[in-house]
Amino acid sequence: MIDMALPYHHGALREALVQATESLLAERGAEGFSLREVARRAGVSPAAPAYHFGDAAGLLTAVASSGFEALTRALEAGDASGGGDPMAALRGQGVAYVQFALRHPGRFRLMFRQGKLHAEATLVQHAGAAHAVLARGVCRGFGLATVEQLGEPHWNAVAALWSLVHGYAHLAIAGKFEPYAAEAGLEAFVQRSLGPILDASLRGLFGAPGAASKRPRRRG
Amino acid sequence: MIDMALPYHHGALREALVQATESLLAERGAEGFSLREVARRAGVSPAAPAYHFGDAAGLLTAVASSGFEALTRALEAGDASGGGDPMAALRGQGVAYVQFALRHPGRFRLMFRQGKLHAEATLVQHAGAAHAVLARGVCRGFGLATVEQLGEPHWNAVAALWSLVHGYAHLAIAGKFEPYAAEAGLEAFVQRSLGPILDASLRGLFGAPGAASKRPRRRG
DNA sequence: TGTACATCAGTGAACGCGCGTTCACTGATGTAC
DNA sequence: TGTACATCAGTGAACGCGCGTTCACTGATGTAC
Repeated sequence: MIDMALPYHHGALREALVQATESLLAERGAEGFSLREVARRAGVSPAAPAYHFGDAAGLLTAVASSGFEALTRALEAGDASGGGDPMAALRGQGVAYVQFALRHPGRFRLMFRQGKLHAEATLVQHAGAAHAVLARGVCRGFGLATVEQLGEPHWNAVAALWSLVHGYAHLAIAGKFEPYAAEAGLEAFVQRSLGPILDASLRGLFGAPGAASKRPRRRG
Repeated sequence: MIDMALPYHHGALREALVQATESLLAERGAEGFSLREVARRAGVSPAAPAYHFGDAAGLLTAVASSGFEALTRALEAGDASGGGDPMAALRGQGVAYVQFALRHPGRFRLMFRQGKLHAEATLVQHAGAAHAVLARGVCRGFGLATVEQLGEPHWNAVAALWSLVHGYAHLAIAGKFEPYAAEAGLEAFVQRSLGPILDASLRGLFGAPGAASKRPRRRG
């Protein structure tokens, strides 16, 4: 029996609201978000989100949290693309980080906008997981076995690499690199510049001049 | 003659509104900004800002614009602190950039939130001036005389340094470095880590191992 | 030095808007017997 | 297999709010003669 009317029970509204939020963030950024607009896009009453998420911050927190999960997977894939070479693995992570930000700019920004999120345990945990992927990569870069062996200079390297890709991503999203890439476009600029930049940074941080001297991979 | 009543004419309302906006941004960030709150803080009617700035974006643009002017001055001072050594000068710029962001987090974020600003000529110009200070520093780092001589690898170095300090500043403001600095506090972490990080990056970018090997300065 | 008038720099009340959240409710689904 | 009942998953109207902007206005200041 075919029922053309919308069913009273959506079935997977929670997931649909998260999706609608992500598409809204993609279109209008974190500033353009509103609970009512998300409900509208999901074809549901403005009160519905409250049932699943409590309030607006609850929904945003869920989205940010799943964003960190996705980022963690992307970083792991980037790391694996290094094929066992620690420097290539770190380069792969860096490329993956920037790509994630460029593909999901709204979500990426949201993930670092602490004021709009609840400090939930799962959010902290998923953010920590992403960070741990980088920390392990730096570990291997220094030839250390476990993260517990990381000392101050190693944490500086973590902070440096994170800062580099985070800043690069932010500036790229904000359009600040467009003057550099006027003719070829932003994507082409990123493709050409990110690899060499990461390699130079890795060289400076890990000191081994040969370690990162392999030809940088370029990934789409 | 002493008149206790507020004068009808403020006298320097334009400047006062900019000041009020900056203090509001400092307290609540760019999210917490509203035209009415700024007017309230300046002790003036909600319609007053429109006279000087047209609309909310106009006021924010003026604040961002003056922010870039202040950043330019800070970068120039940081550059001069290098005492003629190109690598020390670039390090000084980097430290100045991060310090500016840490001291004026709300304003700093606003300056890169293109969606809330008018694309006025003066804003573009002041932002360009700040960028030019860095470009000149990189110029000197490569031993080039003029910015016109900068080619792709040099612009990559500009992008890399900018990304590094921009990301570092953002992450520090967002509290992401606090785990690294649990006992000593964020300021102490920045003081200890930023210099070495900048030096490592400069080493990687400019290749000359001795060039940035001077003991990093630490500035309050 | 005085006066008329234009311009400047604000006032304050009002507008319509979209927002997040609440509330009593209801339709659908699952479960116990 | 049927029935009673609890629970789940939403509805939709209403609330009060702060917001940006407008408008006709007015008080202060500057200028011409």
